[in-house]
Amino acid sequence: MRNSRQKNIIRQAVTNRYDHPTAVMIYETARMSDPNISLGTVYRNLNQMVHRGELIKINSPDGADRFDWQTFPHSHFFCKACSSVVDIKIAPSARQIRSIEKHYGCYLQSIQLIGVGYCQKCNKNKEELCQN
Amino acid sequence: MRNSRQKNIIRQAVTNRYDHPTAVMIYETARMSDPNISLGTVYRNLNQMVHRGELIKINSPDGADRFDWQTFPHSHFFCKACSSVVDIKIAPSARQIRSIEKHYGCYLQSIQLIGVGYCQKCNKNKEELCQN
DNA sequence: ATATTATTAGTAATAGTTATTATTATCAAT
DNA sequence: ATTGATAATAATAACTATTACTAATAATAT
Repeated sequence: MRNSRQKNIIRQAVTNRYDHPTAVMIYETARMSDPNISLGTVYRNLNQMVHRGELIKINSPDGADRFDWQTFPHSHFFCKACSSVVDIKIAPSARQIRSIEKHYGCYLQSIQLIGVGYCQKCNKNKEELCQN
Repeated sequence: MRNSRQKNIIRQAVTNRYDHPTAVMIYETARMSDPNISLGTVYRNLNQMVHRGELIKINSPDGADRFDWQTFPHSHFFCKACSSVVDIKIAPSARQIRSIEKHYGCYLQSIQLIGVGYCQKCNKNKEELCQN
């Protein structure tokens, strides 16, 4: 693994934010530091960071994957109205995980809770904001 | 909502199987009854059924969404080696859900546990089957 | 300094899904 | 049974997210 200017820019762009950005969002941010940076480079580095355990990739119900530098076990909530992703500070316990592994004979690499609905803000203004 | 030949074929193709098929898998099955059925029709009807609560759409970590006619609350496990999806018969309790809603001020439409790892079969033959 | 080789930009290609459009099929009311 | 209104369809194009390819560039060990 080599250090490159682009890699550092991407790492900076994804860290220090709590909005669970998509690859494109990180690309937009990175372009402010380097207008010639390539989207492919962003994807490549993000996936490399995921592979190395620096980031978590969150599979979103609406389109693009999200990236999260907070790697400790926690869960996520997706708002159907504003597409925001918020952290939920609960996670299955080690005992629960071991119980599932034992019962199903599988090896559980990761496990997380995924919630879908309306966030605090959108829930409040639900009638005017969306039809469902 | 009208009844169509195609709609019935698609409903048949997705019900009575436990392997959480993708839209394309359902398309292949449906084509055995009607070789002229369109993939768009499959997508349209599956989404309609999801909207009406007949099906659940499961967002898979590897590519295509999966569909599940078992609508009662349960969770899913994805095998990284063979891409199989197996049901995990646990789900967050109503009390847990209400606690999250209260704490975050959100409305939780659905919540599920997503596990990723190696299923019983692949875990056993892990060394010969896959590189990670 | 130079050689090695990971990394990059740019672009093409792929996968999954949705939108469009002209045509066909369903169903309720005659 | 026939009609009329319109939901649903097949076929295809379009779109979005992501990966693959390739020649050029740049980081690191020696």
